[in-house]
Amino acid sequence: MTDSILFSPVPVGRAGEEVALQLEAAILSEKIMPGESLPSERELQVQFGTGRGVIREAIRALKQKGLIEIRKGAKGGAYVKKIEVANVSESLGLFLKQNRIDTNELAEFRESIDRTITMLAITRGTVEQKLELVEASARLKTFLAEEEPDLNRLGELDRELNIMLARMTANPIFEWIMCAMQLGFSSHDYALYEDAEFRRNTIVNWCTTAGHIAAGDLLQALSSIGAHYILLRQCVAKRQTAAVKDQAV
Amino acid sequence: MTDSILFSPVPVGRAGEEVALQLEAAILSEKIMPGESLPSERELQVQFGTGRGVIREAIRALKQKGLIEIRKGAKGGAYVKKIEVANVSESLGLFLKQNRIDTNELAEFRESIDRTITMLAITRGTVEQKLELVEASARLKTFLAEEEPDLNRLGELDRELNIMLARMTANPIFEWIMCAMQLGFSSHDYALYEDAEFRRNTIVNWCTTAGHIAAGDLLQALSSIGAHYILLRQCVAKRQTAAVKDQAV
DNA sequence: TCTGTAGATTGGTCGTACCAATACATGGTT
DNA sequence: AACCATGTATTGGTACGACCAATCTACAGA
Repeated sequence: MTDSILFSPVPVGRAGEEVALQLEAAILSEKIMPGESLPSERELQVQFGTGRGVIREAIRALKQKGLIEIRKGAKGGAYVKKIEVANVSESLGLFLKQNRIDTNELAEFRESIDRTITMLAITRGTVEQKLELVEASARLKTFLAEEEPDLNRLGELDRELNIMLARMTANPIFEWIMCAMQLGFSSHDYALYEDAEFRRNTIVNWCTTAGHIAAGDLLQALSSIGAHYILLRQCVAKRQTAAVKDQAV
Repeated sequence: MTDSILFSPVPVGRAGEEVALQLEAAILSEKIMPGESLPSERELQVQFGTGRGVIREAIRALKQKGLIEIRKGAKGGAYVKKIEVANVSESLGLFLKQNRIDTNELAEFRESIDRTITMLAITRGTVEQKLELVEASARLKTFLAEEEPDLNRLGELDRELNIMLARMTANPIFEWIMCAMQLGFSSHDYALYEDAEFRRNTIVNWCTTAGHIAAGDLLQALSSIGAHYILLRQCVAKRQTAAVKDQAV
């Protein structure tokens, strides 16, 4: 980082915003590559011709965006890092939480994605991946016997299955989208699994789905996917009527 | 906001993080509803038993997340607001931008989404929306005659069309996914539009697509969508070979 | 009644000082 | 010569105090 005139001084008013924008631009345009670090706060302070507080707030914003990682001590500073899925997931999660997305709308979206993923997974998934999918779904069956299973653990496995399937598309975008959705909406899924019947049917359905995918049977796999979302919608409807009844009492 | 013991003082170390977490928790748990405002910085400073800089940085982080909006002056402060799509779109856009998605992978994803959106749009879009879609696509035609059209403007219209279509699904998730993709990849699209032939074919294809959607002709609409992505892939391939040739020279 | 001005409130900025963590060099010990 | 300990410089984290700028409110005057 030997930049003499990389950043231009900022006048007044929304200085913090300006600084953040300039730093972000420098990062995104790869003037500063991942792994490198921005100048120290005290140096930026003079480069921008502003107070240190302004710099700190800008840095904070970038950190929040997931663009940088901050280390203390000598050779510390703001290191540019690659954005992780977790960032977009958190953002998505907050959005979904505040906007109380209707479960049916979410199901609709997931179903459409799942169908595409299934098609691609059958076409492109390797034999090893398909085998792993079957094994992972088989592990779900251990939850069938238990009276009061660990729902967190179950949700975890379910999430892994979804992501595993998405990875088989050999297109990272599907994997990211799936990760984001899973992370952003895990709480909902857990709640559904409280229903023993839904739990049982879904687990069984996962296994048949995995089998069809491994066998390369596209049509039957899609049918299974459809069946999953029928189950899901039924369960949601059941819970909603139950909730209404609770409210009435 | 008459909270005497809402927030607890923080000791030392990562005070800023702690403050941000507590404030965020208060917002998400709806102790402070959208429209209300947090206490002033100076008051928070007292409640948390910390310096004002810490408060400001925490506030900044929340603002970045899109949880609050800041107003100056008397009766100013940090007002809780509903998170907008733009926030999650920006987050996803940054992520996509940094991960240099392969254009073909992106096209694959977009095509799958577009097909679903088209189906839903035909089923659920109102007559007015369909009419608007046709009109908007017709406006694209003005770019056909021009020798050196304003590519930014063209990209803008294209983006609007895509989002308009997504909105017709009556499912907000499709809308914000589309927004995010548009934001994250506008630069890509613009570059493609530099090719006059691609520009012409795409514009014409948009119009026929809109027509089929308005007419409720699902199969033909899907064919048009497919045609769009054939054009896109051809153009990408052409540019790539051209780039290779440039490199050789 | 209307208007404009003064004051109060609140975010935005600056500057300094100090603390805490970390990396690195220096020097002493084995 | 190799190794360990201690000191020192660098850098983020916090605090305090002051002032500016924008905004709202209320009061006084026309």
